[in-house]
Amino acid sequence: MSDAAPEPHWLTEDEMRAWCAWRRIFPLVNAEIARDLGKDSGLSEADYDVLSMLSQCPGRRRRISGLAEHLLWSRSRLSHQLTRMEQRGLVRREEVVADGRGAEVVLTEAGLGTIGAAAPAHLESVRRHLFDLLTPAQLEALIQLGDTITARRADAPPCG
Amino acid sequence: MSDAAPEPHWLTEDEMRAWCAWRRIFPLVNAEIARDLGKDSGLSEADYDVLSMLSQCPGRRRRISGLAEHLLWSRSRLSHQLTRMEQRGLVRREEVVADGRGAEVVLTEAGLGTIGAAAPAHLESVRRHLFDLLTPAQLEALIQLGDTITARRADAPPCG
DNA sequence: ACCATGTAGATGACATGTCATCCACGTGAC
DNA sequence: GTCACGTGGATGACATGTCATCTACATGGT
Repeated sequence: MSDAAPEPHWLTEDEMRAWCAWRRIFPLVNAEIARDLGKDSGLSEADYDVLSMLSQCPGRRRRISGLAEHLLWSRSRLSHQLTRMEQRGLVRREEVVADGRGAEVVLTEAGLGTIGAAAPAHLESVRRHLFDLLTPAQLEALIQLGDTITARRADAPPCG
Repeated sequence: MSDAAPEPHWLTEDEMRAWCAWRRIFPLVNAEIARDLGKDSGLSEADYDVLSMLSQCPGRRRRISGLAEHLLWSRSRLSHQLTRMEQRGLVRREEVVADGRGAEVVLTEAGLGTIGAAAPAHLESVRRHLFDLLTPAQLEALIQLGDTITARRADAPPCG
């Protein structure tokens, strides 16, 4: 048969390089930061995200599904994660009176202490593996990339 | 005690925004692309990466640890991945005569057909979820970010 | 030849994420 | 009231990744 398949719309040279950058740099940098975090504080990035979010919430508590949305996680993922963190005493679940279905997560004292102790080294690690490498223009470019890509999503939650 | 802990070196406003962008956009875009890929072709991104690499190798075969390095994967991860892919008939392992320890992966005919069938839709998906959103300047910025961040790594393998 | 050490790869236990499903409760039409 | 349906959350089965470990072979010093 005369292979009528249309030639796929290949990537340009630049797009190919950008694609490779995209696929490489995030896992690379994140793996380094995650390794530091685990070594310094015994926390995973997921742990840190949850603790960090909660520590900034009024009352250091939040509705579970609100937290999931904010983190862009599935409810299932968060539920599993909270179960593990609860077993380590970092957070606690509490029922909510207003809505018999709902529940909140609360940061425990231990959890608060943990995130407080972990933050400085983590910040330093983020600087060392990412921001120290970037020029101000590149920092700005990264922000713009973020804005552009999240712009489609009407409900993109704020930073946190 | 008089809390002599030095105030951690917090992120600036811009750095915070850049950090949020960093943490959000990659998982976000990749999840979309991965979902498309799975739906269109029944492949995971890991599957696609391996098939894509192999299809570009001379003889469509490669030493396993060379492939792992190139993908920036651990040998263990690749070994598990190849086991699964071998069970699906996408690749085949072969012993290597020159080195009794080593082994090669070979892309099977089925694997070649699979990657060929998957590529067009995948390319289209990558365009739709990423490149169509970016201006030429942003594309360039992404390339530069990649160069900057991988520059430290002397042995950063080429694109692929 | 012999032994210590290094490299290639496989493997098993375990951590984490996904999906489908389940249960309990809320909400609105009737 | 009650019945259908939506929502919040938990859970179990399963896919994938990590680390530690194991085997087999290679290599270099003696």
